[in-house]
Amino acid sequence: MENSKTKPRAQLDRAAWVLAATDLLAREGVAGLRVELLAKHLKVTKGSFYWHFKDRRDLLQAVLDVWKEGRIQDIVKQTRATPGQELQQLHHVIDVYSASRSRKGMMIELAVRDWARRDDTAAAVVEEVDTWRLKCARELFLACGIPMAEASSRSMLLYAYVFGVSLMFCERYADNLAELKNDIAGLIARSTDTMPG
Amino acid sequence: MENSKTKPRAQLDRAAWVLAATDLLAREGVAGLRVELLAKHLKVTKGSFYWHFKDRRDLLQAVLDVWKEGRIQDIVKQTRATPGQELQQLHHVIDVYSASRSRKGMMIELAVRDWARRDDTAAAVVEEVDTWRLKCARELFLACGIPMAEASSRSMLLYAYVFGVSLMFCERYADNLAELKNDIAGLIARSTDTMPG
DNA sequence: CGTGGTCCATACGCTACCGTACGGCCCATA
DNA sequence: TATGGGCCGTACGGTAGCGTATGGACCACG
Repeated sequence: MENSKTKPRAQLDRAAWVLAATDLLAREGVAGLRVELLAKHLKVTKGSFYWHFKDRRDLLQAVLDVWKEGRIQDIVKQTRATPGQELQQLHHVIDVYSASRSRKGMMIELAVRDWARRDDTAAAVVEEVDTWRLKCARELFLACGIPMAEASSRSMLLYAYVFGVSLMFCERYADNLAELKNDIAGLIARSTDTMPG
Repeated sequence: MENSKTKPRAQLDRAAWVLAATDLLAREGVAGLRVELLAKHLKVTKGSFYWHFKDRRDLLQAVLDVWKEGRIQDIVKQTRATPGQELQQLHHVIDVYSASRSRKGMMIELAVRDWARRDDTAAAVVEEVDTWRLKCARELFLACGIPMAEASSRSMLLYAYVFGVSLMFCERYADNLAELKNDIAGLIARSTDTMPG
């Protein structure tokens, strides 16, 4: 029988380690992403870890690579050109990052960015991801009829906002948080949907 | 002779420790703010540290308190009502936080905010500081004739932007970064200075 | 049945860090 | 000069983490 699904000894591979590591990274940050702690969390010892990875740096690099690919694929998928829907796509991008639509994803995002402040390798990855996202957002703004310079400015504002707002504890500042965030989204994408005056 | 200035044995007090600790916090983050490392940086041993502080938590709390008071005093000073200058004050606030006008201050800010993501005490401090800053910015917008709801939205957008942009590596995205940031500032404070259409 | 390869456990040395105990130096004051 | 307190150095035990060495369990395959 091909019981290759029931209990193939439940062995861990690199992907499983990276997955768990990313989870731990989101909760504890890079400094808290320690080998033995991660192993304990996976119900194994570090003997397993050092079989799959050369050292801790090897794991961190793998986490970084997987994160990078995932983020790039995500943004190109979310902003794939669907003529006439560009404005809704912009609001969708803002909504996806904002709020707790993907709390875990944002925790990872913030952990990686904090990591990147003191690690050049992480910084390069963040820069590459940002480049893709800014490019995709800019094209959406352009499709909405916004001129080039302003499209760049708004794209930067958009991402700076979604990351910055996740650093604040805005759950306690407004009773109607959803409405406030919707207003902000309107400010960022304004004059594409609402005509002033 | 009262040579109380030349070399009063150069003894350290709590304030000196907190100052150096804040500096280390900016460079290494909370996790990197370690007692023995800090002592070595101050050319003393931890024997001195444990004289001035009960333990590491005591130091961290002191760092937090000093930072909180400083930020609150700063924001009230920068936004003190000067009728007719509110718009310029808003741009000034954006400019002060943005860019490398105060790189070290922003490094501290980001370190504290990352710290606050996993520590309730730090989170409470950040929340209190944010409350002051949002309140001050909102009043400036109100003085510019912006209605209440939008003043709140813009204030939130303003601070989310300045923190978020410092998480990005925007030095490499635009050749004319100053102009881009100026455009963004215009987007945030728009219709108070430029009339659409 | 033996053998080699895959995956993991155990044990070890090393370093960094925390907090404490204790002793010593310097200075003021009686 | 003695003495006590403020400030710091030294030494210690304890924990946590990294990376290595080594052995063992398990499976595939000859």
